[in-house]
Amino acid sequence: MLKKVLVVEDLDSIGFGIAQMLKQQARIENVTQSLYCDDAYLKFLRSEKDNDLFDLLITDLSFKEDHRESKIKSGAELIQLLKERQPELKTIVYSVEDRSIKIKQLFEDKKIDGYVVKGRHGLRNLVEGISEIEKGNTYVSPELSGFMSQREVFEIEDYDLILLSHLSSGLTQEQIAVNFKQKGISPSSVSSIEKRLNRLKLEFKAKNAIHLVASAKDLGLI
Amino acid sequence: MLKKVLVVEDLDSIGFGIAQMLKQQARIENVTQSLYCDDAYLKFLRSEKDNDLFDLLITDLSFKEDHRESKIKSGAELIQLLKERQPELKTIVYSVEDRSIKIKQLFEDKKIDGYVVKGRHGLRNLVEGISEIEKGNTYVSPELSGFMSQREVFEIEDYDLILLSHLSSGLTQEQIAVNFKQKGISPSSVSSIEKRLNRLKLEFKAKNAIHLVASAKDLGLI
DNA sequence: CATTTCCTTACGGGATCCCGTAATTGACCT
DNA sequence: AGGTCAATTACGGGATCCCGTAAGGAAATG
Repeated sequence: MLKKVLVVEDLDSIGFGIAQMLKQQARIENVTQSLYCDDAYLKFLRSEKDNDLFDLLITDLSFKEDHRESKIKSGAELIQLLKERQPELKTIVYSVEDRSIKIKQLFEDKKIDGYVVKGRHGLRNLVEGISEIEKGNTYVSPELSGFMSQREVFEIEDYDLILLSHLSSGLTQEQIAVNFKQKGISPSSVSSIEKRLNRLKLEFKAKNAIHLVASAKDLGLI
Repeated sequence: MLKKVLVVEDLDSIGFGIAQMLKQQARIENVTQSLYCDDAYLKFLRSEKDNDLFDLLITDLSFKEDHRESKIKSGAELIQLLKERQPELKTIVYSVEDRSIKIKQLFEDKKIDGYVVKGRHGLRNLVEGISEIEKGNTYVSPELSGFMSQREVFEIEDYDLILLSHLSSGLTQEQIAVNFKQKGISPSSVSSIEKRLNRLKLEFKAKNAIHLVASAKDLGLI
């Protein structure tokens, strides 16, 4: 039975909605909210000290930067840190991210127990997920459960995103190649970069690089 | 006094959070939620029919597409439609969009009454905004109020916007020149187009055309 | 009318992109 | 070793962009 829950989410409207829903629908009274990952970490440390550990972590992945300087920048990092200290902590990620590659990585690398996509029925799915996890199962939102099993159709990898964002900040393909070599990102030759851009242009039906970057921006990829 | 409120937001966690907050903090009992703009429009028509109009509309700007086909794609369109039928309807936009140009346009073109940025204190600001609007004032989130007053430095003409948007949709300078000649837009030679692009690149400190278009998109110009 | 000034257009050369082909590498299997 | 396959890299030619210079034309000025 999950009794004590930590909710980490920068948009207060969402955090508040989750907390209210947990109390009303999942009969969970003990809900702690954090707007920052760093703050969540402190609250976690406090729970260790008080010997009153959390049963469940619900966290977003990305957090807006603001005036406060933050050490922990993403939900993934937070999960990493907390699981190092309390490996059996149940974890649900609640995010708009819906690329199955990303989500698979979280299950594999971070050993999360559930993934719920923020969407029209995110809250309902979240409640479902909690009850599955109480039974000892894992959970993914229904809109994804189909994709999770099938191997990648066409997925945009981090490599593509880095490439696109370098392009969008004005680097030439030559400069990107140099940059990749420095950072040890492979493939790094101009030729391979061109080839990858071609694939992306095909995929997005873009007429040229400008069009490609513009489309990527419209889609919110970069 | 605002008594009857329509909340339009595709993420149920946010919509639910708003509704709960309105009931608890703003003592507004009559809150209607919609996950789709089309659905919101129907509920609005119903309110006309029942002669029980809404006092306040709170809406997001962007909505995820899903299996349901939708006629109204954005919050801006929804506002347009509702205000045509009920011009005095108070309106607050609640979105992650934080580019002041975009927001100014909403105040000018759509005559909205308030703009609240989804953020760490979005809900708190929303409650503040409602109370300001009840007093007959307009409202913008504090993180933006500084930027809203300052005038845009560099004037960008319609010509530039058309040029940039053609570029962003993948036309070559050659094709744009042809297009301009057809439409009777002057200057229309490739040479002049290049020159104008140079000015823009200087202005935006862009290294090349890709960078320029990406920046323009970031600023919300196109 | 002559001159100046500004705007538009024209042209050319070098950089970069675009796209196809071919060579090189490396992993895996027999 | 040899062979196959996929991924990476290399190269070349044509298109497009980039940037400077200069010619042409219209309006403004004296």
